[in-house]
Amino acid sequence: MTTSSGDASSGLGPGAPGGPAKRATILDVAAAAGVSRQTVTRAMNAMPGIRQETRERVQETARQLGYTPSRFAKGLVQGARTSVGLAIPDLTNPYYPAFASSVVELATQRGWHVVMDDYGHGGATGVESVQHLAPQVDAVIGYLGGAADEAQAILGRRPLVVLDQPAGSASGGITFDYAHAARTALEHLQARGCRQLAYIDRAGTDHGAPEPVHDGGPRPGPGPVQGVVTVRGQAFARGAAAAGVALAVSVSPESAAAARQVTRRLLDEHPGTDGIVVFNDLMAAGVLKALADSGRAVPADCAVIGMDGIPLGELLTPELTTLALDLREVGRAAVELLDGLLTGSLNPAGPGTELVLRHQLVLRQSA
Amino acid sequence: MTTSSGDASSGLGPGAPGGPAKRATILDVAAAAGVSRQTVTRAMNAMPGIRQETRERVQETARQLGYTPSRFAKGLVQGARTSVGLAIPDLTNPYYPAFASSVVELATQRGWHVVMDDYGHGGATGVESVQHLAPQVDAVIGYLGGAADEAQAILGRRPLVVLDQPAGSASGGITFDYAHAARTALEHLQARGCRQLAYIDRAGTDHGAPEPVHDGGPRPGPGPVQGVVTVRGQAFARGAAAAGVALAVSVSPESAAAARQVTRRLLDEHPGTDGIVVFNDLMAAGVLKALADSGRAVPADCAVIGMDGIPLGELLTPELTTLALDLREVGRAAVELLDGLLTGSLNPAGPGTELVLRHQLVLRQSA
DNA sequence: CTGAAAGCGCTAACAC
DNA sequence: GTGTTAGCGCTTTCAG
Repeated sequence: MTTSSGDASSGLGPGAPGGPAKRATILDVAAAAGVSRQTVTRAMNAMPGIRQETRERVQETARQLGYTPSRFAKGLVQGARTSVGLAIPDLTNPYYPAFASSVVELATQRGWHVVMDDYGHGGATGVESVQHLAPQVDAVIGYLGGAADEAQAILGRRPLVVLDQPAGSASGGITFDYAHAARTALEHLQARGCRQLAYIDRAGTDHGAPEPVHDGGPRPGPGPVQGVVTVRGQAFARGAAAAGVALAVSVSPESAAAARQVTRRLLDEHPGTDGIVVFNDLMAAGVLKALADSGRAVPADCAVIGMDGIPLGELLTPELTTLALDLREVGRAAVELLDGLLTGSLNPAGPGTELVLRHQLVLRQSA
Repeated sequence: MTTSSGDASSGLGPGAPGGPAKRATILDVAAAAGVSRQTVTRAMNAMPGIRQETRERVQETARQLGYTPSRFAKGLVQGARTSVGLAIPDLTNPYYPAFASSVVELATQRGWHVVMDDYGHGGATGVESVQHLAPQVDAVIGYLGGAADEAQAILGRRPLVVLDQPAGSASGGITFDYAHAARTALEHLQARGCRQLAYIDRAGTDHGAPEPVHDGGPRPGPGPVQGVVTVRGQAFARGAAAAGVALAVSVSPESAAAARQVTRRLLDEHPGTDGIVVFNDLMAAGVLKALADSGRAVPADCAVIGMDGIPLGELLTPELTTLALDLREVGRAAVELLDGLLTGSLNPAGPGTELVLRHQLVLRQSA
């Protein structure tokens, strides 16, 4: 009666334990309840035109059979809800969940589903993440760290909104005005009277494989490194040059513990350092620790400015002065951009699809 | 606030800019390339039995048309990848992303997709989250905060793994041995010589609607409160009673800032408090702040023990002693449980589907 | 190597 | 009220 099945597992009753029973279809329910499949549909979807009694009987039958409508069949015939992929390098870095939270909230408001891929842990890249997401989603928002073109190619006509990297051929992009951020931080530090400034950058190219930097250079460790790779790092290097101030640049893996170590070495080599800007707040937490380790008072002996503006900063001691992004705003910008792309009010890579957001200096205790 | 485009975008042709073109189907590509739809399938999926030249021509045509295979049609015919829903109350609380990160990683390893729902922000409940997720997933893992039965009913035969709550009729569940945690913490504090202990609980029932505890009451704040609502709170109350020690219980909304305030009041009313256990690490951060505000040294004047073991604890000053859960382990447990349920090696609500995990006291500086 | 059939499970139209 | 007829877009047979 049902589909011809040669498999051994198919002859089992629906309640048979020991294996995930082959999913019941709408026809199974219809047969069991002695009605047509259409009636089952009406009963399951609370549609009108069906007697209450029939409805309940069908629902009961469905429950017993463990019937669940196939989301594929349903989607196929109804043109289902849009689902957007969210590619995130590392949920473990508080910056990203703060952003993701905002995206999920706003997407949910629009009735979208969010398929999350935290691709960093397996050592995957942004492109691989998009590849993984692609068959399942109608659009992607992501911190891909380069390769926007390749990602857009995978997605075809489906919108892609990339963050913190050049949009390239992506449908839309959100970047941050690091030149402005650098200027703001550097000026503030100078106004405070800081004279020996340092910047701690993140190792590895932006979100790419976190390969350590140097190309065979003799000095992999701290100290003024030429090979600043991140966009942020470059902005700070340029900003310092423009302002005519020296800036000792160190490079550290993206974690508080690593930043703490790197800062220790930095302080050994440049004991007079009295102002440090850090790649992000998480690493700044490590910097604060290192400063405390060395017996320095913050900000009296050395001021510290982080970047991101995550809630963590307020919990540190001293509380962290930081170049803050309103992460909920960033999420909103990304979702609204995508919304425009999806509804057609915005053209892919057209005007209005590249937003530039600015950091705001939030003064707390550390600088 | 930008998206109020009038509905002027509907009648446009497929190539017309300004509207999301009606999606090209496989037949469009076949027609345009002058082949049959089967050949298109072969070209798109890198299947054998097609000439290289034909393949490239078809792929090019597809690219031009912006053709993307419908994931529904594909899923319908192929029985696509399993996708699991992840219901999370609040990504903003560092506990959850740490857990989510682990789940996403392990799910991805298995080729699963993860649909994330961060349901807390909209003021939704766990059940609503499951309702939202249900049409899109084959299983759910979640911190639902009660109503496991209702959620399981929505899911039908699809597996549901609930965390930190009684499994009820859910397919599987992971709970934590709070009695053990309470005993451990209380013993440690007593061994340190703490005599006036306090516990700060989270306001509201477990993950239910985070109803604020009473606004107009004369004494919303600290003081020994009878109405301990959370499972953790009860465990601590019982543990203290069993050990014959007094425990001042306060209740605070789940944030560092709120905990800071509540702690201030607690210290006003019980100035001799010399040991505090806190509902979670995030709130413990606020407690630490309050203690510093009051000029107390930690742990000399008052010891503090948090709960969760999130990385944040190490960044605080002093570093937080905590009842730690290995969040990656919790994630692994949840995913493996689900895997067993999905493959049929485990029976829903059968033996082995209810795990109890224990906290481990991680001694750092605060106690 | 390529094409023509036959469904996958469901719901939107229409009959009855 | 309920059943019947068509497809949704795709991949699997199976023929040419």
